[in-house]
Amino acid sequence: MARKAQHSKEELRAMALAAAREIVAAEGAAGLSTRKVAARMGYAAGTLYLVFRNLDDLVLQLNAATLEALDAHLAEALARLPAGAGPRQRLLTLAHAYYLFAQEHFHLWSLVFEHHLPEGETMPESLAARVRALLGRVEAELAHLGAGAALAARVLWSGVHGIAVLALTDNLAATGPVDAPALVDSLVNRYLDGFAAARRNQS
Amino acid sequence: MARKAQHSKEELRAMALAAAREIVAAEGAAGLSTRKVAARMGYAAGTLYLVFRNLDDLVLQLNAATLEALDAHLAEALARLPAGAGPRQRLLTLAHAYYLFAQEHFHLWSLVFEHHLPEGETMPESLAARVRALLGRVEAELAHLGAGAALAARVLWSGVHGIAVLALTDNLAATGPVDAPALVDSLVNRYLDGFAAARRNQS
DNA sequence: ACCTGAACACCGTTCAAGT
DNA sequence: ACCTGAACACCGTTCAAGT
Repeated sequence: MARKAQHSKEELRAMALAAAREIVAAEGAAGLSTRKVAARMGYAAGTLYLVFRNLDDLVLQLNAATLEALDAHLAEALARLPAGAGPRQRLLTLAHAYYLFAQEHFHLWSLVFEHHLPEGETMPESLAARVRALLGRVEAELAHLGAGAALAARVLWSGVHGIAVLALTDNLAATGPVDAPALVDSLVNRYLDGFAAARRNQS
Repeated sequence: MARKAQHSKEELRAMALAAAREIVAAEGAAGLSTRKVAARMGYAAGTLYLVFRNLDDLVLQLNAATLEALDAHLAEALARLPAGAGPRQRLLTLAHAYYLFAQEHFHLWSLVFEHHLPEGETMPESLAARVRALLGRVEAELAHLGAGAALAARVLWSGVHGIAVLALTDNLAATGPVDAPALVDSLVNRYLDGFAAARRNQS
């Protein structure tokens, strides 16, 4: 027994990530297993360990791919905007696109934030770079705030993320249905208003 | 074999929840198993199924207890405030207390939001009531906003939750360390400023 | 009535052995 | 060199059998 399909390591890696993505999208993180990924590839489970350190490593690489897809989704949303759109409209577009991606790819998106690194371990650079790219996208739209841009970008991104988490896990629907896009609008608009007012008061 | 400790069902339930809480606090959700919970109680794993429908049911009850502890934590923080404290100071206190609880009890708090219900299933009333209580706490401090209170409460709670999620899972530290309490302050203060400004413009 | 322990169908991971 | 399949130490859940 051996030699069956003869794929390169890079091909095996891509096949495994594609299989894992399909499983998570369909069944959620709980449905993911090395045995299922291997079966879907037509290989034995042990083969995965030629390409990944372990299942955690595979998940980390899947998460990097998910963030890459999210970044592309955000870029497309911005590209659809008229050229003259101001920072506020661009930020609202980013925020709504983020929520839409989270809703559309709920299980894959959840896995990014629910996969806890082992105590003390640090995020692999491949993933950290993806996070930086997303944060940079938001920060770029806040350049007019000057020194406050870094802070504001983190607050707004966190805020939209929190709305997505709580709305999509039914933790806001305690008293009737929730209009998540309305929450996103309120957050972005009021926060920007407040930032502008605070800066006016300073000068 | 049988009859060993002779605990009532209610005692078994409490023992199991206490054991599960210790395991999750120490090892995270990934370390939780029916076999470990049972061993810590001095019972066979099968006994758990006399008291819980399954592991999911146990987790749901643990999560309700966690939200109860969170609610008590918030109440204590408010109680330490001087009697004359205004809504803004009370909201800031709630927000910081929320973040502190999330940090202190990271694994238990994570489990509340990372435990996804099976497709289509609805949250048990015991848990839904706890979520309503927390949201009600925030909403009460926003009564001065009138009709906007429900919306503002959801935005602020989501926002603080998002900051906690991203900060505590290292998803904001992409470019250096993050001062989460400063993000919380900025969110609450700027959002409230913005809300006030928007209301001024209406009238 | 209460609880057990074995059984079943799953896991992640390793590694000698086969081609 | 590449890949397998068996092995090991785990899972959640059920249920006949023992006290």
